[in-house]
Amino acid sequence: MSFRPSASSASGGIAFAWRERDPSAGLGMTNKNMPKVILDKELIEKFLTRGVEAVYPSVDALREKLMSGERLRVYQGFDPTGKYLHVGHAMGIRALRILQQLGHEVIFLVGDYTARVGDPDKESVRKMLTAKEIEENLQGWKEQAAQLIDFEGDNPVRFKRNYEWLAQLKLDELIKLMSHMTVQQMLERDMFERRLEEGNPIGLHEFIYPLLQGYDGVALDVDMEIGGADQTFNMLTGRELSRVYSGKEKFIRANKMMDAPDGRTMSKTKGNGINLGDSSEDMYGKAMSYSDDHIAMGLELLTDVPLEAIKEIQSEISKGVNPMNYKKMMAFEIVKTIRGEEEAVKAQRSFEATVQNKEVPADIPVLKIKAGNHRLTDLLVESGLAPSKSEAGRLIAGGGVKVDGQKIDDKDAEVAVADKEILIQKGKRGFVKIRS
RNA sequence: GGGUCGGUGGCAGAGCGGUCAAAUGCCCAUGACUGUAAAUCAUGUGCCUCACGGCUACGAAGGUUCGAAUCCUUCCCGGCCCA
Repeated sequence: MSFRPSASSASGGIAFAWRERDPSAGLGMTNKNMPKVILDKELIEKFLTRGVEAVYPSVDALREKLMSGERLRVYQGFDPTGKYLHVGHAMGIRALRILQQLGHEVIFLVGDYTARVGDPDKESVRKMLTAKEIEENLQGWKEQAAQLIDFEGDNPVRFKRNYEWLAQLKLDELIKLMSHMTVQQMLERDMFERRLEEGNPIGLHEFIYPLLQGYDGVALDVDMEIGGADQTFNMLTGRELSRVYSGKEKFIRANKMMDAPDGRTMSKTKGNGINLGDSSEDMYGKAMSYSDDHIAMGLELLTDVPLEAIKEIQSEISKGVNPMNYKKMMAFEIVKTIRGEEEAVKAQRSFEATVQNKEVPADIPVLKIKAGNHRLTDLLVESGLAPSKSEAGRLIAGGGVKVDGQKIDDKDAEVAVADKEILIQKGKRGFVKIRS
């Protein structure tokens, strides 16, 4: 039995204030020039398998749906809890790209409202973000995503925010929504279980998060949701809601999770990922700092290198071949997927020059400073290489600072600034040029 | 509502009147070794000062004391138990 909200049920039942309208209406499209769905078996198989952790209800069911010729509406949600999208998100976005190519209707959903609530975290209650912080984080997101999907053209991806409907959610609607989930179901979520065991608090609002996310799917009336495997619980909750409210079998594609270079989970909040807003050189460098055992993972999840080739690489490495060149290949391919081949070549060259041959990089920011003698600690702080003078002093004393290639270990050292560039280097990667 | 335990640096977590800018671990930074790897080892890790030293900081505000993260009062927040 499915519950279908409608305006006429206002007397007793609960009607949702917000329903996705016919998308073609707003975009001035008619059904005639609606993009045609393409049945490209190879692409579809790729979508169904590469980087996929799980598909609900099943891979076979989804394959059948994709081969049916029906135009599906698909979305992935991203909460603006950090300034940058990272390559982990890119996995989902690239999956969306495939669907866009296949002619399906794709929605890039920003969870600007859900970000306020905060998706529950393993450790503790997430801090609730303010509208202002969210807006700041959101700057540049569309641009970052546009590297991978097309927000224009014949079959544009639509960029939406869930504030649009969640802010209008009435209390009676919310109560109705909550009635579809039991406390026991919520507690099954292992992060809650863990917090209970450890005696850490669980906020009641955190229970609502999965429902709000699920409601996105109802409001957008989607056929499929894509998300990281960590979103499985939320997505399945949404699947249940879609069934109850719209009688729809929402499909779910849960992506495998890519570790961050530091070996932890990649996270917007921690900022430890390869960000889509990074320079190509940075992307390459961060990719190179992955440990060797991440090479296969990175190649599979973040690039288009054929799986057979990856297998071969793995066996080469296990035979004792130096993994460095394979890691460089991975780094190259990652940059290429996001920025294109030209940028990848550039990034690789720069890596080889700066890091492997220890040359000074070509592009170094130049800081203008008044001519005269300056303390080195001050210069380090002003150039942003050190956060405070105390820290700058420690860096110098620790032998981490070079001026024009000369190591300086006197923290009281002064540098004469004139209209000639002076190179200051902090550690291996921090460079700045100073002149008057 | 009652009882009880607790709130310490980016995180975890010691300290329970002076020797506390606060043990230890993690994270992070720099150095060594390297493949900018990883692992390991070393050093550092509040801010300001050339320095003596100063300033801010142990949930918040007051108080006791020569002296408080440590004791007292009130308040705020959380866990657990009871109603």
